This record gives sequence, C-alpha cells and structure tokens, in this order.
Amino acid sequence: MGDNIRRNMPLFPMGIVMSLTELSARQIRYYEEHDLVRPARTDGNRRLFSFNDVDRLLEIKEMIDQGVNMAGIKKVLQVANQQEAQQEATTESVVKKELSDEELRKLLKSELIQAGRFNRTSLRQGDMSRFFH
Amino acid sequence: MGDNIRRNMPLFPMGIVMSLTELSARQIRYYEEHDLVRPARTDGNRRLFSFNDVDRLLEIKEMIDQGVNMAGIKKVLQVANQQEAQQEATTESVVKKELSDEELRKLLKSELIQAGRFNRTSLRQGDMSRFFH
DNA sequence: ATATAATGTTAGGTTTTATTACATGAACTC
DNA sequence: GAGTTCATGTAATAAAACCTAACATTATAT
Repeated sequence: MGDNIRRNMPLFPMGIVMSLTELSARQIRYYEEHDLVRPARTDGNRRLFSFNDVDRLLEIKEMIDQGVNMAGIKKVLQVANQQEAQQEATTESVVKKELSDEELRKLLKSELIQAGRFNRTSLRQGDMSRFFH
Repeated sequence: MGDNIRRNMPLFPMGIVMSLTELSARQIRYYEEHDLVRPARTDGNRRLFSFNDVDRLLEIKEMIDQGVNMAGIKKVLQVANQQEAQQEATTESVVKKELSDEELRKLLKSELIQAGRFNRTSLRQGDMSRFFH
C-alpha cells in the first residue's frame, strides 16, 4: 500500500496519453464513458490520467487489437479488479480510508517535496515497468 | 543506460509541474531562461517536462529555499552534471549516439506499447524514487 | 437489410499556456 | 539615500489543447 496511491496520482493530460497509448481522444473518452477508466479532472474540467490509467488504457488497447469488444473488456477488467481487491484484502487486512482526490494530491505533493532532497540514488520502488520497459 | 532515456521522456505540461514543484510558471520559465532546465516542446510550442526536469526543478527549489542564487545554482548543477558525465564515461565507455527528440519519443513510444502486455508484476526498474518516495 | 457498436469528424466554447512588457521588493553598490 | 540588479509578480493578448455534443461512417451482428 502507498505504492498504489503513487500510481494513482493524476499527472497526464489527454495529449500525452494519446501519444503514450496511440489511442485517439475519441477512443479514450469513449472508454471513459463505459467506465473502463476514470481519469481525474482539473479545476477547469480537463482530464488528468494517472500511471494506472495509462496502464489500463494499454491493456484495453491490447484487447481491442485482439478483437475483444467493450463487454468483454469490461468483464476482464472487472475480474482483474476483483483479484486485486481480494489479494489486498488477504495479504493485509487494512481498512481503506476514504480520501478525496484533492486531499490525495495535496498529500502526495508534500511527499514529493519532502522527497526532493538530493537523495538521487536512493532506494528504488514503485513498479513503473509498464512505462519504462 | 536506457534508464536515462526513460527519465528524459517529455511527459508533463506546465500546470502539472507547477503543482508538483510548487513553483510558479514565472519561476520555471525564468529558470529555463537561465538554462537550468531545458524542457522539450510540443508542436504547438508548449513546454513538456521530463522526470529529470521535474527532478531538477525540485533541486533548484531546494537551493532557492536555502538562499542560493541563480549563479550558485548554476555552478552546483554544472558540477553535478560533470560528475554524472564522468561516472558514465568511466563505468561504460559507450559512444553516445545523437538522437533527435522526435526520434527519441518515437522509440520510447514503441517501447511503451510493447511493454503494455499484462506483465503487471514484472521486474521493477527505473529509479522513480524522487517521485514515488 | 437494419440495428448496434466503435470510431471519425466537425463546430463552438473554455481552459491552459506562451510571449512580452511593465511593476515591485529585496539586496547591493556607490 | 539614490540607483542597480536580481528574482518574481502581474497583466494583456494570442495561440494551443481540450471539452461537450451532435452527426457521419464503417464494420458486425442479427
């Protein structure tokens, strides 16, 4: 836990996600309509995607390319989510605290600030493998 | 090597970098004027910052907060760069191939695509510690 | 042959960013 | 103390990126 939070930090605007996933804006918004992704929003209503969101879009694209349709993708992601939830529930029996997105961002912002202290080659964490190989 | 490339992928627009660093747009642009950061640009001339750029801005902010002025920061970063260069030169004697930013993005895009293949819990690489703790 | 699903395209409006110029306060210099 | 310089704020204007909504298109399934 905690790692998940970091992967959920809203960072990327539409344009970047488009080039990262090679999906059209139309597609991405369509998938959002169907609740396959739930990007955050800025105050000005612009979408902001997290690592997890991009991750998920890449999975979706993969399935699309393999001929899976919306319904199928929904099921697959549903199952995947359940598994994740179950795993978390079993490995750690922690009560999930409800945080507003705003609170979350604030929290992480300060974490980031704290982190930026010249510890350049410090311990590595956070599985960014999907993005960086 | 390769890791560096990933950290240099232009990803973040001004707004995100502002909230990530708690610096004003004016400040960030000012630091760019003074060559402390060199964000990439979109076709439409918008700045795009990489992990390394944000990283660097956090260092700059740190120094600013400690009362270091532009000149001082320049020196520090200069030295840091030299050290890095030297380390790379000694540990691996690889000829640095020149790649245009465009080529770089293309390359990484395809890497990303390739990466998005359900290997969720695969090997972790890329030191994102500055951003994720 | 129609209906549905997934995506493209276009239009009009809003938000975000870029550039440039001018303003301000703090720290120095003389 | 008056004048510089440094670092940042603020404002105006233009352009880019993004939003929603509507309609068009293409492929699939019934």
